[in-house]
Amino acid sequence: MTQVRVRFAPSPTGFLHIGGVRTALFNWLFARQQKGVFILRIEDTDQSRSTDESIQAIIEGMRWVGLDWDEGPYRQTERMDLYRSHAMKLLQKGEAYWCACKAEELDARRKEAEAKGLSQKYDGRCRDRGLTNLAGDAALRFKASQEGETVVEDLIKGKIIFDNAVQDDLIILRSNGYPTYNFSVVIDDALMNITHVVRGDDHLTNTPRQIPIFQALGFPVPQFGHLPMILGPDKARLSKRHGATSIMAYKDMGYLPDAMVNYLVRLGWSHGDQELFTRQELIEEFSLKNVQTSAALFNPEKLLWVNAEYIKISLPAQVAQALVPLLEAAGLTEELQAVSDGWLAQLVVLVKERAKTLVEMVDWVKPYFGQTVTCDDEATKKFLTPAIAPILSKLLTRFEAFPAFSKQQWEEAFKQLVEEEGVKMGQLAQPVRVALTGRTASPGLFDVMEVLGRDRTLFRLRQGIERATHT
RNA sequence: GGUCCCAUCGUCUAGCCUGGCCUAGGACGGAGCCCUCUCAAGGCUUAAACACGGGUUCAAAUCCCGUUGGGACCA
Repeated sequence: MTQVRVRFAPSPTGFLHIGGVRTALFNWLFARQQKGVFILRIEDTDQSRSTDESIQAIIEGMRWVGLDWDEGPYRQTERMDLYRSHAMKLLQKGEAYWCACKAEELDARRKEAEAKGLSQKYDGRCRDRGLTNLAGDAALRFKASQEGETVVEDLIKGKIIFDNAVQDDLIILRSNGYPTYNFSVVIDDALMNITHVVRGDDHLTNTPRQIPIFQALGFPVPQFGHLPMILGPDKARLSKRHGATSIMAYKDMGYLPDAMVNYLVRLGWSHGDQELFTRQELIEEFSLKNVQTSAALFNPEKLLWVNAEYIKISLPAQVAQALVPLLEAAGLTEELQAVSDGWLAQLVVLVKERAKTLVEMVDWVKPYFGQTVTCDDEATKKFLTPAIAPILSKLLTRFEAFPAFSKQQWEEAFKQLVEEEGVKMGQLAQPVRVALTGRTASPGLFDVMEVLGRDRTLFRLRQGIERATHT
């Protein structure tokens, strides 16, 4: 059994796209499961659109989602000699020919054919002319067989039959000497010994163009698997106008990389009714056979749910770690110096089932830094009233009597006071909540007190009483 | 225009290959109830789909043909 070798081959023409990540992920999972090799190849032959920043963005994105590669990144621009030499080999074998037709001529002839209702493919004018490229401005075309059919046993879609008679004589080297996409891909896949080409649906019709080139060069033909596309909510191909499509944008929006992977893998793949998978489970259970044949719509709401689940099930210390850069970005660098990792993790536990993203979590967590807290005006007006001030004072006195904080003791004392005063729990809890957190919504009151500690709890309570008296 | 792909709740999907267990299951989102110091989380309940038309068969979401509708590629 030969070792599985797969690749992810993005073009560096922008950031790393969500759809690209999923393609990479499926390849990666397949490789890891088969104990194969996962290769990263940068298809940068289109020099007008390729940039080094994009290559960096791809690498950064891949690292963030934890898709590590075993070989590469290879760059096609460093392999130009290979494409040219193999093109010459085809020429020598009579499998390719120089074509001197100019773009304008081709255009005109195509339009003419269209008007007559004929096929619009290349008319084969130079096919048997035996031209040389002395002027250096001819393009090299592959002589595609016009007989029989090309059969693709697609790993995902099943058997697909293409009639060779409709295949065009593809240009493989442009007149400027650059290889075309379909040609460089074949040469790379062949030379890198790729065993399984797993790529997007959009390449399906490229497959019967590529297979004959493998064959003409005497290379073994890899197996193919075509993944369904990811569409935007309007069923159009996922693009900028659907909002964020860059993988790193999701990092900035507070998504966890494992959540992204889990969401993306379920877009087009399933394993019974299971929704959440560990990486290990994915590697074990992944199968191209269970990949969907139809396109999927990207659904931000489900992604949000998956992320919320990951925030809940991840180790608090890990979530805390991922949260730190966002806290710093929110201007809490100084406050962070004063707290321990353990305390931060404790804080995460308090808010982890309230925040669906790390960005939301930053907001939840803000009130627990610093000595004082800024109070929401409306909350103050509504709950920190003169009427409640006396009861708050009594509560403060009772709390002060305790030399240390104890959740059970303080809660008991609180409830006792509520009973004595004949008020409802909420009537006292809300004012205290506003005093301690500045807001009307927070985790459980006594959890809040615990994370604040005795001194800050008492301090903020006094401040609250102050505010209540002066409203 | 040519070639190819696709079609189960609004969305992701199970089931389809190997027809009967499907009065079509799960999840997100929606609605309602419960829990409750607030907000969440959680629990329970609920609405919601086999694109359409033929055929094959005792029986079709499942097999075959067609139609329609989406999409991709080439140009």
